[in-house]
Amino acid sequence: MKENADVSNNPTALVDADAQVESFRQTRNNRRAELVEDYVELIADLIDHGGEARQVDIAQRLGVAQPTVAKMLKRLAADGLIQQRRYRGVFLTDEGKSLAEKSRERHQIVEAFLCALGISLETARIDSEGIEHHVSGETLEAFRAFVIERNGLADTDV
Amino acid sequence: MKENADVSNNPTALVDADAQVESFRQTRNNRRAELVEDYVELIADLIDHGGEARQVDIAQRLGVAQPTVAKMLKRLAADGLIQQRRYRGVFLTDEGKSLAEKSRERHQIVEAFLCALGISLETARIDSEGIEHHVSGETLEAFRAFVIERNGLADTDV
DNA sequence: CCTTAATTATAGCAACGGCTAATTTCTAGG
DNA sequence: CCTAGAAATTAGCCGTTGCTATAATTAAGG
Repeated sequence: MKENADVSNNPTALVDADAQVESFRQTRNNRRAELVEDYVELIADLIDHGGEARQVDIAQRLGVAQPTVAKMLKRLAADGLIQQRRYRGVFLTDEGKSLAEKSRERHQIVEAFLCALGISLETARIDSEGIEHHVSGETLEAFRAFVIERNGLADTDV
Repeated sequence: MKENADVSNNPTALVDADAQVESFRQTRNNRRAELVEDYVELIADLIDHGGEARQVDIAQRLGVAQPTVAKMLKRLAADGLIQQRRYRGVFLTDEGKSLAEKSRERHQIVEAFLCALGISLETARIDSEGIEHHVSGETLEAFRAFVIERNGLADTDV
């Protein structure tokens, strides 16, 4: 209690230190989970639309090199999110499917929300890719409600 | 042109590959800039409110160890954003101040926006910490407009 | 069946962002 | 002045996420 002693009467005082630490910690943790979610979401999309998710496809979609994907897939397999068969495409486990579905839904809500706010589709796509991983449950619900209110739940059935 | 050949008549087709790559690239780039922005923003806050930004203060606020801060400050100094004097606090260069101001404004808009949307202050603080770095100029303007419309620009003069 | 092209696997490198432990330097109190 | 404690520095470690280059494997066509 040193720099926060006179917070109450200082409107421009620093935010509470403990709360700020918690925000930063949370954000750091989110960052670690981001890539995993991007991968499973993408894998789910590829499987749904193409029937298979090969390393080269994933790499091409993400814009990274194939060995980078190979390394990450090992981690996802170790985490029990995907199944790998040597020299074959990858498949999602039940856990992986669950995570992919959750990520996809969240991603769609964020994107629909940005669009409902009047943002161009292109920008909404880019921004939602970055924002989706940092949206809490509370905020996500607010986004969803806003979209439904604006669109009368016609456009997006999220 | 293999998996996108029949996009036009398939409403659930994958998004354009090139566009998706660009989103992921952008997000990766943003991620790299995040920490830098967090640091300069925090340093600016500390200087404005306490007069100095010591490594221990920064470390305590971010919730990381002090040598971690030391390493990052070296990078910021190399990037010309701060000035370091051995065994003294750090100071922002003009460039650093400019970046800090930009980050702070963006952060405030995002937080105010979330609050205007009805989200609790605590959640808004946490989420805005993660979201702020992924908001494009277009989206930021939409956020700002929304806040002004909701609040009649009384609460937050952003 | 055999060769070739595509794909995956592996090895090894670099930058980054964490950490702990130990040292150096500064500052303040006696 | 000198010593103790606080702060900054340095050294060295680890895990993550990129990369390139190369090897191994599969699949497909002649």
